[in-house]
This record gives sequence, C-alpha cells and structure tokens, in this order.
Amino acid sequence: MSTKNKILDAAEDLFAVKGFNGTSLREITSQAEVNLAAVNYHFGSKKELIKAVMSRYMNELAPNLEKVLLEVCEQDKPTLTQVFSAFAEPLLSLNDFRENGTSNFLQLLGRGYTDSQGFLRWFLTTQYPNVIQYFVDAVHKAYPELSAEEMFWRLHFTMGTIVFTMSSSEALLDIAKSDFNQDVEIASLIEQVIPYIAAGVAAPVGGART
Amino acid sequence: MSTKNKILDAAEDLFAVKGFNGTSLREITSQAEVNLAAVNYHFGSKKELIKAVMSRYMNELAPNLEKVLLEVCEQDKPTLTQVFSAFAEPLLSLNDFRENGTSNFLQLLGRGYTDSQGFLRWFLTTQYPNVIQYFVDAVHKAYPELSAEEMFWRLHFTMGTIVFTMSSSEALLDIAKSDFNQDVEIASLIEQVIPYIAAGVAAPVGGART
DNA sequence: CGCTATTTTAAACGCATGTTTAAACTGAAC
DNA sequence: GTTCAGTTTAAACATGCGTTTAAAATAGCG
Repeated sequence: MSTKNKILDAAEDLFAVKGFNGTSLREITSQAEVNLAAVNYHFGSKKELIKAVMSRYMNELAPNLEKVLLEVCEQDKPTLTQVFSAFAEPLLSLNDFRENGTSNFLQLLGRGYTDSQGFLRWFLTTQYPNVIQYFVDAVHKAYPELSAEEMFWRLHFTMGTIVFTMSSSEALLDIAKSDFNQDVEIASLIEQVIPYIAAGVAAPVGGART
Repeated sequence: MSTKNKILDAAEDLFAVKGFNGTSLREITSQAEVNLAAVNYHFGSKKELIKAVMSRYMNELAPNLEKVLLEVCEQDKPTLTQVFSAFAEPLLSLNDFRENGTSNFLQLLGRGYTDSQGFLRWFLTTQYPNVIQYFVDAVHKAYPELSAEEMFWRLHFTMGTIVFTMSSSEALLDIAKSDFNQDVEIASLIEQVIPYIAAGVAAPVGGART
C-alpha cells in the first residue's frame, strides 16, 4: 500500500469521527504509520488532503448517482419515494469500495457542511453539478407543483436530515442498541429515513395542515 | 454591563457563526473588550463558558417549552402540526430575550451537536429532560401508532433537519436571497420547516409508499 | 556500479491556542 | 485613610498546530 493511500485511509477514518478541524495531521500520520511531513509532500496541505479524501468518494459515487437519477427521470411519473430510494444502492455500494464506506462518506459529508465554513459545499456544487441538477429534475418531475423556492428549502431540509443523522450516526446507533436492543445497520437506517424525507418533501404546499 | 455578560454576549455571537472549536478566547475577549484572562477568572475554562452560554438560553426557553407542550398534550387529539407549531412561539420569543436570539440559539444548538463530540447532547438531555419527555408524550398522543423505535428515529431525523438548517441558515438565507430575491426571515424559515417535519414524522409506518 | 530523481526522515520554525501567574487597580467598610 | 476582598491587567507559560527544511535513504535506469 502506497504512502499516499495509507494517508488517505487514515485521514478518512479520523475525519469521519472527529471532523476536519478536530483531526490533526499528527494523528493522521501516526495512525497511517508514515512520517508527519508526508502529508505536505504528497498533498501540499491539509486542505488539499481533505479535498482528496472527498474526491476519492465522489469520483466513485457521482457516475452511479447520475445514472440512477437519470433512470428515475425517464419514467412517466416517478414517485418521490422512488427518487430518494434511487440513492440507496449507489450509497450502499460504497461498502464494496471501502470498509464502512457508506457510513464514512455520509459522515464526511455531514462534517464538511458544518466544519470549515462551507468550503466543502462550494467544492461539491462546483465539482459535481450534474448530480445536483439531475436530482432537482427528478424531484420536479415527481412533484411539479413544488415551486423553485419551496424545492430549494425542502431539499436543504432533506440534506440536513441525512447529513445530521449520519454525522451523529455512531452515537445514535449506540443509543438505539441500548434502548431497544435493536442492532441497526446503516442500510436499515437508510430505509428508515426514506419514508421520512419522501413525506417531508411531499408535504402539501401553502400552509395546508397534516 | 458586567464583564461576565459582555463575555457571554460576545461568545454567543462568535460561537453561533464559527462554532465552539472555531472560536478562540482571544476573539471573544477582544470583541467583548475585556481582558483575555477574564474568561478563566469568571468561568474557569472555555468549556464552562460554552455551558454558560447554552444555559442562559435553556433556562429561558425550557419553562416556556414545557408549558406549551403540556398544553398541546391536554387536547383530546392533537395534530403533529400543532405539536411542532408549539415550538414556534417560545423560540421566536427569544428575539425579545436577545437580539437575534432565535437564530443564535438554533445555530448554537446545531454547533453543539456536531462540534465537540456530543458533550452538548449529554448536557441537554441530562439537564433538561422534561422538555424531551413532554415532547415525546405530545408526539405519541398525536400519532399513537408510531412505535418507540420509529419515534426515536423520526425525532432524531427532525432534530437533524432543524439543527442543520439553522446552523447553516446564514449561508442558506444568502443563497435564497440571491437566487429568488427572497428576503427570508428566521420566522418564515420556521414556518417553512413545520409542514416538512410534520409530514415526515406523520409518514405511514411499515414501508407504505408516498 | 554510478548517477539521478523520488521519497522518507528528524528536526525545527513560526504561530495560535487555553491557561496561569503575580502585580496593579478598584471600591466599599471600618 | 487604611484595609482588604474582588476584579482587572500584562506578561508569560506550556502545548499543539500546519508547514518547511535539509539531510538521509531508496528506487529506477543507463
């Protein structure tokens, strides 16, 4: 295993648990069993390392997401549940890509949105605009009555649901286990959240009551 | 204005925007126009200062939340929208308590859940258990078919929606403004999110489709 | 082998952090 | 006016950070 990959693997695990700001290069290089200076030699800076960790996942994930979202769009009248369910398979296949890949990636996504004042949001929206565009298209086809403004807010609510749940998923899975003897996997967590967000995005517009 | 309050005010504003880890004591004391050592003199440590900032809000908010949640529970058959709408007034009244009180508090809540590895979650659940209990009771009365496990997950999804939205609300409000010329206040953001989370929690159980 | 380019290494640099110290100041009580 | 607890202050402390340096080790190639 190359030094570069050893660093990427260690950085990914630590970033997921402790956040970007909360993880030092010394922790990373120590866990990776490489020299401290190796990060700056191979990646240039900590910021570039963060980008590299995220890119490794996004380059794997983006084509798959674009594919399934386009497929959903091809249907006459997709349901919102279909739209959100489309994410499940590409996300879960990250577990073949790397151990705990799904969970790690979603946690990283969560960290990136709250750590480091949104530079990751800029990174994702500029580097992978198609994923977002196809997703918006799919939601629009499933629920055309939703105005652009309402769509904007509901998609960010959804982002929040996912990102927060996943970034605190370790703690939550522990609580669930001790309270309900319920040994939840990340896969079943994804299944749990789909009806929630589908119903949320599907909520009637304009002050109607549930 | 006492030194203690000057520190609390400055810390609150900075914590909300830059997070707990992202704000240094020097920034706080500089903005508060007090000496650096004043924080450790009056509060003991940075961690205790964080607790003090949160306590100031929770001590104001908790009695009001408990009151409105108990009121909702007294109804024969409250709706989920009523349950979640009950939060609006106590939260918005924080604006009378302090300038930008509502927004600041919700942002702090969001920061606390992702920064500092969940010590704030422990703090809130142990210090203010009644609020959580009354809330769970209210949701249960509104939707008794929801099992304890499903309730657990959906309430955390809801927490995620709120907390994430609010912790990135500054960025989101800016984007909304530039994209839609839509000058959104925190109050209307709360109104937007209520139907979303009410519908999410109200989603049918057991794999039914929307 | 001998040369070169790449990689690894230990050490240091400069800087920012939370905290502590001890002296200076303040304001009421006697 | 003196005393003394409470408060403020400037300075230093110890530590950890990301980054840089320059020498040592390694690997690839003619």
